[in-house]
Amino acid sequence: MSKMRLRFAPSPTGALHIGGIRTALYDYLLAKKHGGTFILRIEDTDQKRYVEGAEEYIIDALKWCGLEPDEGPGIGGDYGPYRQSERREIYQKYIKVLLDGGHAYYAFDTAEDLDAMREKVKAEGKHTFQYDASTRMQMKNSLSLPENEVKVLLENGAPYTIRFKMPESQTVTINDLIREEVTFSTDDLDDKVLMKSDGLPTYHMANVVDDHLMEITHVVRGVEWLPSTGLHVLMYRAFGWEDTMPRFAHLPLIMKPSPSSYINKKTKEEFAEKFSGEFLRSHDSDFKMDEVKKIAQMVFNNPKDIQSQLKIGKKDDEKKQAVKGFLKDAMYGKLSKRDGDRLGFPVFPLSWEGKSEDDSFVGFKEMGFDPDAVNNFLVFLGWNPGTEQEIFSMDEMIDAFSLERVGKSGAAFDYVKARWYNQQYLMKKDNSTIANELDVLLSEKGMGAHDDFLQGVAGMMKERVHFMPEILEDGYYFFEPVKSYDDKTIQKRWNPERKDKMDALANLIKGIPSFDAGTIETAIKQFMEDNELGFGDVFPILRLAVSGTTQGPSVFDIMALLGQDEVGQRMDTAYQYFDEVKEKV
RNA sequence: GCUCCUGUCGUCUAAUGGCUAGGAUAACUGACUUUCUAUCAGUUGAUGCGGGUUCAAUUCCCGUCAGGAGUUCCA
Repeated sequence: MSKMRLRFAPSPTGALHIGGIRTALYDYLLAKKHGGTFILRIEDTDQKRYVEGAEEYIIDALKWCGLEPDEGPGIGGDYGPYRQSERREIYQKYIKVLLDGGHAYYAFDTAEDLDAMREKVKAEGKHTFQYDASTRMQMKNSLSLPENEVKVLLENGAPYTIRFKMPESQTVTINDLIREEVTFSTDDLDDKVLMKSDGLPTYHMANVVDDHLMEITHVVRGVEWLPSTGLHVLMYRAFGWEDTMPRFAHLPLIMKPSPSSYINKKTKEEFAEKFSGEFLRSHDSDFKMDEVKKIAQMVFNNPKDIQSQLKIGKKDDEKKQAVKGFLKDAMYGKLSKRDGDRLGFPVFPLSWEGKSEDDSFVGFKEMGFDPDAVNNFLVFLGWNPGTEQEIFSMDEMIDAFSLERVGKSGAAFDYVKARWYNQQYLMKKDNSTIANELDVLLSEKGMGAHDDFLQGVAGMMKERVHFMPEILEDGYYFFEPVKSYDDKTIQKRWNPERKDKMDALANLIKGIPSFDAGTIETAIKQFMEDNELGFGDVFPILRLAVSGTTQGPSVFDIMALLGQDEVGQRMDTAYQYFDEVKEKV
């Protein structure tokens, strides 16, 4: 078999969704595993949806994930150009092949004509209008119109599209690498537009031509393409390319998190509020917050039974139906860019600044995710190695990956698991590596610290957080004075009657000759024994004095790292504050 | 509506015509910790439903239900 060639072919219509990254990852893994080529192709045939900066975003995102293409725009390769908008002439040339072979025809129906036709058919109570063998002769095209009329239309520059002439009563069987045999009847397929009136091809045309010309051996894409694969196969056949047609592999979709994973007794109010607000923003009719919220509350009332609550009942009025329909769309189905905002997790690899706030998103990178962790998380969304190994380096993934082990059913995006992966990668990192990254984050805030100190912080904090930036948030007290103390604990633990003893303890700490964690611990424990103080009397106070919170790493480690002078100062400041708090009551 | 795809713990999934359906995550409990984490140990929890084939079905077949995707001069 010739060298494996796989392409990742996104559309530059905005930020690249995490599902796209997974597809790219699978393409990359497969290519690398078999010594093949990973190609990036930009499918920018829809100028209406083209978004400035999206192509750069795609390239940057792939780069961040470590999925760098071997061929692509700006990279080069022998099969360029890799931007479909730059391949116009190629498609023009190949559409002629189909036209000449009688596999395609000119259609002069305007978009308005088609809309009207759809309306009409719908009004007649039939389902959807389909442009196919049963209807094409009633439409305005080169099959239904007399030859001379077609000629005149073309000469006069009448706008036209070119449609595929779907054959009648054939079955098309595709052999999907993931789904095995899938069969379609051409009677269910329609005459798809191949060339638009602007002279640019639709996805189907560009895709088949480019995959053939670029000698793509394997097409890995989402299942949303499965229904049109029948058409694609017929096109390869019409072109006479069937013997070099790529193998297809249709990936399961990444789905929204299951509502049961985030709606519970505690959160149902919050989500009722949130979803209602969103509903109102997208429906500028006469809905009132109260009534919308009431419906949402009713639906969320039994978190285990949301799905059946969302079914439209016969008694439901129009408003109720609208709200239920909205909720269903918002809570079920494939993962969408909106879900990130709704549920508080990233859906894009990198942050994206769109024209509006609605079109701006925080990325995995900016949330503090490690790209290796993201890849590891993503590879498991739809694939598994069949072993019990959970953590995979890129090389291990390349080695272990195979399409045979890709599942068929959609996988729900699980943010909790994504966090777990990130923590695993964080804990695995060297303290010195983390220190370097912390240093960067600190300097962004105009702060800094010595490497040894940062390594110490890294060692103490890395297993207590899920993301690198959290080290600086949760452990801010390593870098600046305590900002706030946990007053509740002060109330409970600060006993003014024991003031002398606590002063003595502070003095003891200030006077410890060798200020390392072990010595500090021994000294304090000795002091507690001598003064008949329990753990509960001393440790919470020390923690509070040093860090303001009762949570965190060993208090002795914190002290040793901060140093004797700093700890002494913090104790003085804290004691003073503790007294004030106590007096207030 | 029509076409296609898919149904295993809450979630991601493994496995098999036959031992107690395995792992991970989450939840809960315990141990270790002054605390939070991490770690270790443990607990709870699944084959959508109905029928058929079979000595035996989660696995094969049929039906049904549910979910998803497609049905654009979008990709």
